[in-house]
This record gives sequence, C-alpha cells and structure tokens, in this order.
Amino acid sequence: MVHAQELTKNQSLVLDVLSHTEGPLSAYSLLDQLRDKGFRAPLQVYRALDKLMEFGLVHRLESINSFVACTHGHDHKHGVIAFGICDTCGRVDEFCDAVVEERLKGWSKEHAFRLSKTTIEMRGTCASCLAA
Amino acid sequence: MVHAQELTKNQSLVLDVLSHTEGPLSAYSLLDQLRDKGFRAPLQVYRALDKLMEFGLVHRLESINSFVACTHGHDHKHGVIAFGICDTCGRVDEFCDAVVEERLKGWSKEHAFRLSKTTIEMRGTCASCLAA
DNA sequence: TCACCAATGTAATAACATCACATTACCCTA
DNA sequence: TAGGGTAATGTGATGTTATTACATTGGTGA
Ligand SMILES: [Zn+2]
Ligand SMILES: [Zn+2]
Ligand SMILES: [Zn+2]
Ligand SMILES: [Zn+2]
Repeated sequence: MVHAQELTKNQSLVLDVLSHTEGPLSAYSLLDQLRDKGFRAPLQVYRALDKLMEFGLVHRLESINSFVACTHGHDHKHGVIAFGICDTCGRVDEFCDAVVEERLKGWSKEHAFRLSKTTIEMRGTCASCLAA
Repeated sequence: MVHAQELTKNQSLVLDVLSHTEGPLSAYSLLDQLRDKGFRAPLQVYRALDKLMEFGLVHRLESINSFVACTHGHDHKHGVIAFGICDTCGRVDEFCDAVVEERLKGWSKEHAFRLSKTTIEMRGTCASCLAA
C-alpha cells in the first residue's frame, strides 16, 4: 500500500479534490477544479487517476463515468467492492459482501474464467432523497 | 414482453446485427454496420438500443460502453444479471445468481435504498483464451 | 557525466452520447 | 375522411469522455 507522502504532486492534487468532495466527480470536473493549480489537459487527470486507482485510493464508477475517493482506510485491503449510487443526490456508498464475492468467484471457478476485475454498481434513490 | 413482430424497422435492424454477432458491439460499430441499411446518425442507433433494452432484448455493458443481445429466451424475466466478459476474445456470458441478488437487495433494504438498476460485470479471461 | 526511467506538459484526435428541431407514419375518432 | 395525437424517424450540431503522440523535465544510479 502507498502512503500519502509517496504520491506525486498531480496525484496528491487529484486525490485532495476527490477527498473533499461529497460524491463522485468526472475527470473533466476534476480538470476544471484543478486549472488554478496548473492543470491544463485531461491526460494530467487521467494519469493521476490511473495511479490512484492502482493504489486503491480511488474507485471508478463505470455506470456514470466518474470517480470517488475510497471511503475505507488507506490500509484496507479491497476485495470485491459494491457501490450504491443515488441518482438524485449523487451520494455513493461503498461496501463489501463476502457472500456476493464468494458466489461470483464460484462462477468464475466453475467456468475456468480468470477474473481480473469486478464491477458491482446499484443505481437508485437513497434514504434521504426518498424521505424528501 | 414484446415480440419480434412488434419491433420497428430500426429496432429490428439493430437487434439483427447484435444477434448475429459474437460478442458485444459499440453503438458506433452498429452504426457502421447499418450504413448500407440507411442509418446515418448515432441517434438512430441509440434510440433503437434504448427501446431494445427497455424490452429486455439487449443489455448494455457499462464497463466497455457496448451492447449485447440477451442470450436468454425472449420471454425470460430478468432479475439481476451478471456478465463475464473476456478481455481477450470479447466473449460475454450472461447469468443470474439468486444468492447475489438476495444479498444486494438485502443491502438495499437495510439502507432504505430504492434500487432501480444493478450492474454486475466481471472482466477477465475466458477458458478458451486461457487454454490458447 | 551519462543512461535510464518515472512523471509531466501540450496539442490533437478518437470515441461515446445527447440536444434541438423538422418530418413522417400510424392510429383513433369526431 | 379530415383532423388531432402519439410514436418513430431523419439530420446536423454539439457536448462529454478518453486516448495517442511526442516533447520535456527531474531524479537515480552506474
Ligand atoms: Zn475502497
Ligand atoms: Zn440521494
Ligand atoms: Zn438477458
Ligand atoms: Zn476469451
């Protein structure tokens, strides 16, 4: 696992914005927020995001082409992660379920499928938004 | 459920290409393959895909921005669907797992999250490609 | 000093998706 | 059978997301 001190300048800047934002951001939103820090091109953001995802500090939400800071501790070892994404307010909840993981790995084993990455995303409306 | 006879011309054309293709296609690949059928613009493809997905005849693969024809029978009632996607050959396997579905719905209930759509995609390498 | 490698900067382009508006086809019914 | 309503279609422009290509910088170790 990588610690904050080991991050490069651009990686730190991107992680900082994500960490201080409630909800996911697109790469281009990140770029806009980092223009006054000297960011000029999408690739600067994408490169930082790639590394941060490799380190497990950031996750990509495939169904909305956006990114969130990991809500687990930095030393948390990720298994299969699932996300609950509120389409109304953008709130994202990250969680792990050992049973789900076991079932999906079971399918992979049965089918001799070498699993490299699993995406689980639930879209819907969160409790707060339902109440409102 | 909708039967093939009820599909419009554009919907039939799109489904036809998808059904006769091994593996997923992007919207623009579909467009290219349908140019000689009179297709001229992306929206023609996206509109047809939207309806076909509504009918449950086509699924979107979020992690690769592509679409596949459903491999279940037309009258199959979809629960939560999971996909195994081979990054080497493009093969896609669609399956349902009642336990996974129950666990994810359980999380939603616990968190008072109104679930509208669930995405489960496993990326990796299929048995054939591993053997080769 | 030099070779090497990781990180960065920049412009251009590719890939994916939607908006806005006009037109056509079809069904229902007055 | 004319008129109104709705679904489907055609078309161009635009918006959004992601990658390619190439140049430059900065440190690390022989
Ligand atoms: Zn995490
Ligand atoms: Zn919400
Ligand atoms: Zn299906
Ligand atoms: Zn394969």
